[in-house]
Formats: sequence, structure tokens, C-alpha cells
Amino acid sequence: MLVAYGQLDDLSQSFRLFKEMQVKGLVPNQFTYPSILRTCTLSGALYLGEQIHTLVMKTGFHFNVYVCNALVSLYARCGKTQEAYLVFNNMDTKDSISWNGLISGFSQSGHYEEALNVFNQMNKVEVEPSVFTFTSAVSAAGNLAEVKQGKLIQAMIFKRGFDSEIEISNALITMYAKCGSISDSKRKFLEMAEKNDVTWNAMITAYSQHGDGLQAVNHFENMKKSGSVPNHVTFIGVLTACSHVGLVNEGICYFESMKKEHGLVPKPEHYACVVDLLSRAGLLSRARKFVEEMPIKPDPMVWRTLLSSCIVHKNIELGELAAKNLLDLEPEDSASYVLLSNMYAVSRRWNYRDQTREMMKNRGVRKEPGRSWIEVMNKIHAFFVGDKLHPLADEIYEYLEELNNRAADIGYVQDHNSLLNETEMEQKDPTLYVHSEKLAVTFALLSLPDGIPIRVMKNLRVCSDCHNWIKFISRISNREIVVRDAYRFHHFENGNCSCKDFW
DNA sequence: TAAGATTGTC
Repeated sequence: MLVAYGQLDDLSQSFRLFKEMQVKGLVPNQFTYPSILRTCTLSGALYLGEQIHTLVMKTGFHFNVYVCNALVSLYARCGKTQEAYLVFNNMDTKDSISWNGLISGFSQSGHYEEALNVFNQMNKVEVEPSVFTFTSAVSAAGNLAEVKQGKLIQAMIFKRGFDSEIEISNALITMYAKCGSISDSKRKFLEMAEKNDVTWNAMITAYSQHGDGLQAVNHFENMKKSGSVPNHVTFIGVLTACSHVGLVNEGICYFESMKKEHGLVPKPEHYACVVDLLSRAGLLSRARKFVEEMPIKPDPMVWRTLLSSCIVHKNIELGELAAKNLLDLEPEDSASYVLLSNMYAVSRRWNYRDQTREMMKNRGVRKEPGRSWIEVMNKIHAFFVGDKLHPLADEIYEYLEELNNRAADIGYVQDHNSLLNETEMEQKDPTLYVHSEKLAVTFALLSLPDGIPIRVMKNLRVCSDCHNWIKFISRISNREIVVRDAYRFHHFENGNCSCKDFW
């Protein structure tokens, strides 16, 4: 019964039966453990999983490969890398599933580098990677925007004849999109003989992330015609696509169709999408009303989205309300403080801004440093704010100044709002505050031959000044510049950006 | 009778 409920993904019934076993004093065996551990993994019940782990040791099942594989997956997927390796390393015989447990678990818990490390290790030993292995590895490479590694994995996939496996193809569509090459995604999509709901979701999301809302909506309409059934993930893609291109009414219609036409109950993330849709378009009072009337408690994402829009549209009152709720729910998250402080900065309320920074300091919250990187000649070059660590730092800063002058000649004015307050600006050396994406773009222009598009990755969101600056630079240098920030892609060309300044 | 996969809001 336990196994059957587990296979049906009926987690609560699995837990109920396991507890009943305990109460009745029945001893779990080599079939019980893998099943209940899988249930723990799927529901993120790390604490219960750990307790079961001690039971495994006590009853001597820690030599069973099925039990250990289930433990490896549990720890890897809960982001407990050390514990996952500990169980894995203690196993006498490891099969392909043991390796996959690490790779897929690390990939799903956001430890992408770790996932690729294990994948590369696996290729040095005598275990053949399976379709499962490649699916997870491709996904990890995509999330890191590791084009090089992605292409290597793709060659391995092709060599083994796995290239028409639908799950791998789906992962490849996403990987290409995340590496900035939507045309490769499209090619893969078109050549797939068989498509499922995930295939359509991957393509819709790819267009959405690249700011092509119309293509995303087209694909959604085609998905419905094709017979694939839209799910919760589909609507995240469709709603964000509408949001990014300002299709407010269409977005609302799609949101309402979730329940009416597709029998889907919207989740917190869908409410956050609608808040984004309304507030990004400047309809802040409608957004506020929508949040107040939500049938479920607004989650941090809802407030964060609202706060971001309040910064763009300079609505301090609503912004403060959103910030208060956000900081109550997530007092540890540095991004929330940065948003609030930016809001005060754009409205030039330096005192409040400084109070926010002070609050951060008192609570021991530190901002994640901004970092941009770019690949040139098989090497990754990374930059922090104002750093002069690069071997070519002098040339980069010299060329940056030239670019700034040329940009200023055609109308670029630097916007200091997100950087410093007035007093600080007078005192400090402004070159200390050059954002990392400016350094990366400047370096790329110095190093890459004409005609090659520049692809910069950034761990945080690009700020409005850098966004504006890159538009000017794309015009001056006559280059295509693609910036992948933490949330989406910006394609800059001839002074314009694909996001239409709407991000 | 047991273990591993793809798509996701700022």
C-alpha cells in the first residue's frame, strides 16, 4: 500500500501509512525505506528524512543500494551537498541511479556547478550516463548559461543517439534559450516529431524570457490546438509574456481562463504574475485592489513585484506598504532592502534611504555583490563593481571613458539614483562605482572582433542606468549586445532594447 | 513490493 500510494504521488497517504506502521511496531524493510524516502524527497520533508536515515542505520539497511540511492536523492534535492556526498561515498557499489541522484538533486536544488562537477566525474568512471543523466546535466548547463559545456553535452547526447528523446529535447530548448540563442530553441522545437506539454511550456517560456510576448501567446494558442493540455507552468509563461509587452487585458483574460476553461486553480505565483501585469503597466491602484481581494494570503513574491513597480512609477505610499509586508515576511532577504532603498533613492529621499541601509546593517543583512561575466577565447572573464583586478583593467577604464564621452555626445546622461546619495557622490571616486556590466561590455568591445554579438551574464538585475548606457553603446559600436540578468534577457541593438524599457 | 528526468513568477 505504501509503495502504491508513493507511485500515485499521494504523499499524505504515504506518510499516514508509514506512521501507522511505526505506531503498530512494524519494522520497515528494504522496500519500505526507498518508498517513504522518495515521498520525503518529493515533499521536501528533510527533517523526517533525517529521522528515517537514523532508523536505516539502526536497522542495518545502509548497505542496500536502493535505500542509499533514495538517501542520496533526498539530501541532494534538499541542497544538503555534504550529506549527499557522505552517503554516496560510503556506498560499495554505485550504479547509474546513484550518480543521477546526485546530478538531478543538485540541479533541482540550484547547485548547478556541483551538478556539472558530478556529471564530469561520472564520465571519468565506468558508469554510462543515461537519458536521465543527460536531462539533468543539460538543465544545469542551461541555468549556468554555460554554452561551451552545453555544446559538449549535446555532442555526447548525439553520439549515443539520445537526441530525439523528448525529455532531453525539452531540456535542450530551455538550455539554448537560457544561453541566449532563441533561434536554436526554435530549430529544436520544429525538428521534434513528438511534442508534449513540457515542450510547449519550454518554448512559451523561452519567448517570454526573451521579451517576445506575441510569439509566446501564438505558441500558447497553437498548444491548445495541438491537443496538449496547458498546466500551471504554461500560465506562468503566458502571463509573464503578456506582462512584459503590456498586454494587460489579454493577460487578465488568460488568468480568468485558468479556472473557467482549464479547471486550474491559480497558485500564489499566478497572482504574482497578475500583480506584475497590472503594476508594471502603471495600473497601481488596480494592482492594489487585486492584492487586497486575493482569496489567498499574498506571498513575498506578490509584495516584491508590487514594490518593484512602485519604484518605476514612483509611488512611495504604496511602495512603503508593499515594503512593510515584504520585510515582515522576509526580514533576511537583502534584495528587499535594496528595493526599498532604491525607491527612496529615485524619489531623492536620502534620509529614508540611509535609514534603510542602517536597518540592513543592524540586522546583519548584506547585499549580494553584483557580478557580470563574459566568455572570450574559451575563458570566462568576471567583473565586480568598480574592480580593477582584470589584467587589462587600465585599457578597460580608458576605453570606458572614451565610450562615456561618445555616449554623452549623443545624449547619454548618467543616472546616479541607484548608486549613491548627493554627499557621497561629491566625496567618492566615481570610478569605484562602475557597475560590473559596464566593465564586461567594455572589455568585450575591446576583445571581440566586429560583427560578433556580445553576450554578458549578470547575477542580479541590470539597473536602469546601465540599461540606458548599453542602449547607447549598442548604437555607437553598431553591435548586438545580449545581457542575461537574473530574470530575463535584454537584446540591445541600434540604441533599442527588446524589453522596450519595460522590465 | 524499492531508487534517478524535462517546463516556473521578480
